[in-house]
Amino acid sequence: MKVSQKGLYALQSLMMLARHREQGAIRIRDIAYEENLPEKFLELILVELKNARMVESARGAKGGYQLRRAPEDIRISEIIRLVDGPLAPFGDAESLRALIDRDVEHRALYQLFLEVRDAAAKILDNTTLADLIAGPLRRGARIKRTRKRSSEKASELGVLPMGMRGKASHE
Amino acid sequence: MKVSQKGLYALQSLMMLARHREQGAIRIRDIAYEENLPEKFLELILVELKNARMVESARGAKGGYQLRRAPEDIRISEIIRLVDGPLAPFGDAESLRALIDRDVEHRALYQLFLEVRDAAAKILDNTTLADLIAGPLRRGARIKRTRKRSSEKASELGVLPMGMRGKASHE
DNA sequence: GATAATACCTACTATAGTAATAGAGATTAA
DNA sequence: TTAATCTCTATTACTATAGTAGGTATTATC
Repeated sequence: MKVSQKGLYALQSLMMLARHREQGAIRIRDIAYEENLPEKFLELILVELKNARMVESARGAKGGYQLRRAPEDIRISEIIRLVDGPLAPFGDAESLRALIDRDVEHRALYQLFLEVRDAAAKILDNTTLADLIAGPLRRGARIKRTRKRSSEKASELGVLPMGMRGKASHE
Repeated sequence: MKVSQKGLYALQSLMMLARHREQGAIRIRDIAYEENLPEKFLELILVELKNARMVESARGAKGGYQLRRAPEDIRISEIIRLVDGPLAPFGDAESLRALIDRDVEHRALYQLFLEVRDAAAKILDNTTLADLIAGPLRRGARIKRTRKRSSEKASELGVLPMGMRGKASHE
């Protein structure tokens, strides 16, 4: 796995959106300014994140971007896979498993690659956007909290899709 | 970290040289044939490995390549760093540590990257060429053996630089 | 309904990295 | 001397990376 500059920008933008979650839609320009990112490049990244249904956008005046899910439910592994591809250092988990089965000569090598992938996946699957924007915590504590709370928290916060803002409240 | 095709070829070549260690210098053509690698591309890779003092070459007829160190002493991390750069998913360990100190806003993110790097380094530092060419072992066993024997084994085998083959024996 | 603010879309550029291939030159064992 | 090697320099084709530019569509607000 290699995280590109673009991947870094995606992660930083999403962290920013997570921090400003209560403020509704945030303009591209504000994200770019606060995170110090090239605005036009960021545009392309946000479209990609939108197509992957990780954020949603509002067009026109007062438009902008916001997260579609609670930060507790967005794993860092998901973001990296989306922007920069598989976590494995070579190929992806599936093809590595196939090679381990078929290529007897190099089995040990591919197994090693898979070990590295699994180690990365373990860390990145168990860390969410919420973990990254929280204050500093001991590593053990962070991972434990994610595992415990990641699924259950979203339902507690009354998170609604953007189209329902305002409308749902008076129906 | 990303292992390129070139990195894979390097690893496969070195595993092959490790397997044929007792046979002295091996021709590029034979490595390419046995490992099914593009010969001219392999040439360039071997020069790189030679410049890094990981293998040594003999020119002219009966020439070829061989390892300069015992397979027990060649860590996979070293090979990957050589050919494909740092193990970290973004930047390198040093610059990540610097960012963790300086960039307060993104500290948690860089710390995460460093965790991933450390996990990969732990695996790849503790696996050697010897481990990869040995028969299948349980993972725990492999790592334990490497840790125990990596340094002490080289001195037991009478490993001599290539220039000394034959000569030293009758001096 | 006009206007300004915003996201959206298409195209383009520049640079570097990847994965080779080609061929002539230098060195050495036999 | 010669054949077998490694060595060196160039070149090619393709893809990825990291942006920039500018017009188009949509929407809140007045």
